[in-house]
Amino acid sequence: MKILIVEDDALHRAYLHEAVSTALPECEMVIEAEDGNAGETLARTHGSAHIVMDLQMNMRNGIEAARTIWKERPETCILFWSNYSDEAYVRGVSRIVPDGAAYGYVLKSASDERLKLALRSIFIENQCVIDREVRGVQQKSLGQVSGFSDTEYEILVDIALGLTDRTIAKRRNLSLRSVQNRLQQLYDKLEVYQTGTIGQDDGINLRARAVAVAFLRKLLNYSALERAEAELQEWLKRD
Amino acid sequence: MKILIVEDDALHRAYLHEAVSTALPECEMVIEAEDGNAGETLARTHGSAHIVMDLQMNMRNGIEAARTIWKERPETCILFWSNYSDEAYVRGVSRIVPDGAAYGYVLKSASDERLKLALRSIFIENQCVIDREVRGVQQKSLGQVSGFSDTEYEILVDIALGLTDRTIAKRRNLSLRSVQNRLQQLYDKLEVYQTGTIGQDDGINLRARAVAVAFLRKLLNYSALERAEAELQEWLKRD
DNA sequence: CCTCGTCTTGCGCGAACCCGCATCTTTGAT
DNA sequence: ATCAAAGATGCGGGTTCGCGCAAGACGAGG
Repeated sequence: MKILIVEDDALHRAYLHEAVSTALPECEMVIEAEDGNAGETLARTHGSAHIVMDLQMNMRNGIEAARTIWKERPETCILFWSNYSDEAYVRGVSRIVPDGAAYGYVLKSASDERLKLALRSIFIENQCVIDREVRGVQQKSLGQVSGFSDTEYEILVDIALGLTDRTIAKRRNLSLRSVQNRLQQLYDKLEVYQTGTIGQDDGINLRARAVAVAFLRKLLNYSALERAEAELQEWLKRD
Repeated sequence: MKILIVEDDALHRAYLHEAVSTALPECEMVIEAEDGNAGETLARTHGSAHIVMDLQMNMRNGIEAARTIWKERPETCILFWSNYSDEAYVRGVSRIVPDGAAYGYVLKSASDERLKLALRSIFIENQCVIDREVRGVQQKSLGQVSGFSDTEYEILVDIALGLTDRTIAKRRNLSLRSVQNRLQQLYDKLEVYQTGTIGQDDGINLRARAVAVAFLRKLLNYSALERAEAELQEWLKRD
C-alpha cells in the first residue's frame, strides 16, 4: 500500500508522515507533494489510490487537485485534512466527490488519536469519516435551516464575481426576472435588508452587502472565489 | 527575558517554542497562548515585551490582538509569523505599528535559520526584520506602481462592506460625487471595466467586480473584512 | 499675480437594480 | 386526474449607479 501526502506546510507534512507510518504499518511507501500540482502528477505516476490532502494551498488548492484526480480515478480514497470547516470548503468538497467514493474530512485541530483512527477507517475499511464539526456544517448547509440550495449558491457566486443580473440570466439560462427573484431569496436568507426607515440615513447596496455577509459567514472564501472565477473565464470564452 | 507565543496551531506553537529556546538561550521563560484573546490577557498579566504572533487565528486575529497590546504598551516588540504575505495583511500590520516600535514579519515558509536570525535581531538588537517577500508587497503597496492610496483603500473597503455611495459619502465626509470619482479611480487601478461593446453581450457590475478582483489580488481578505465590519458597526452606533 | 495640475462638488441622463403585483408552468402529492 | 405549493416570466415604477461635462478650491512654481 502506498500513500500520498499533499500538504504545503513542511511541519504538517512531517507530522502527517509520522502519523501515517505509525497508524498504518501495512503501508510500505509514503510519498510527499508540496502543492496541488505536484500532488496531481505524483498521483498519476504512482497510481496512488490513497491520498491525504490539505485544502488551501498556494499553488493549486486541494479541491482542484482532488477534482482532477477523481476525474481520472474515481475510486481513489482521499482524506481531506484542513484547518477550517468553512461552509465554502465543505460544499466544495461534497460537490466533487464521485458516487460511492470513500473520503474523509478531519480538522487539523483534531487529536492525534482521531487522525490515526480516521486514517485506518478510510484507507483500510474504506469508510467515510467526516469530522463531527464538519458534519454540522454539512447538515446546516443541506437542510433548510439557513441552508442554501445549489441554485441559490450559484447566484451568490455570480454576484460575488461581479456579474450583472442580465449576464447571470444568460449564463444560467433564466429570465431576468427569475434571477431577481432568486436574489430576493438570497437577501432573505442572508438577512440582508435596508435597515432603519426609508430615510436617507443609512443605505445599503444589497447586492454588495450580500457578498460581504456571505464572506463573513464563510459561505464564500478565497478558494471558492478563485474556482468560480476560473469557471467564469471558461464560460466567457465559449459562448 | 520572557517571550510570549501566540499561535493557534499546536504544531507550529511547539516548533516556535523550540526555535525560541535554542535561538535565545537568554530567554528564561516562554509562555504560550492559543488565540488572540488569550494572547492579550497573557501579555497584560505577564507584562510581556517580546511577542511572537501568528496572523489569522480563529478566535481573534493577530492584528487585532497586536493593536490592543500596542495600545497599552507601544514599546512591545512583536514578531509576526504568518503563512501569507497578502497585501491586506501587510497593510493591516503597518497601519497599527506605533512610531518607533520594533516589529518583524517573517513567513512560515522561511528557513529555520532565518527565523532564528529574526528572533535575535528583533528581541536582542531591537531591529525591524521584514521578510524580503513581504517587503516587496509593502513597496508595491506604498509606491505608485499599482499602489492604492489610503483613501482609495477606504473606499474599496466600504463598497466591499456593501455601503451605498451616499452612505460612504456620509461616513467619509465627502460629497456624493467625490465618492463616485474615487470609485472611478479604483475601477481604473483594478482594471475593472465593461468588456466588449455596449451590446448586451457581457455586462459587469463594476462595484461588485472591483471587490471580487480585490479579493483575488489579496488586497482584501477575510480578516480585513472582519475588521472593517467591526469598525462599521461601531460607526453605525454613534451617529 | 497668474497658471497649471489635482481635488471637490453639482447637474443630468441612461442603464442597472430592487421589488410588488399578476399571470403561467412545473412538480409532487393525494 | 386533481389540487396545491413552488418556481418562472412580464409589467411597471421608484432608486441607485456609472459617468461625462463643467465650474469652483487649493497648493506649487514661475
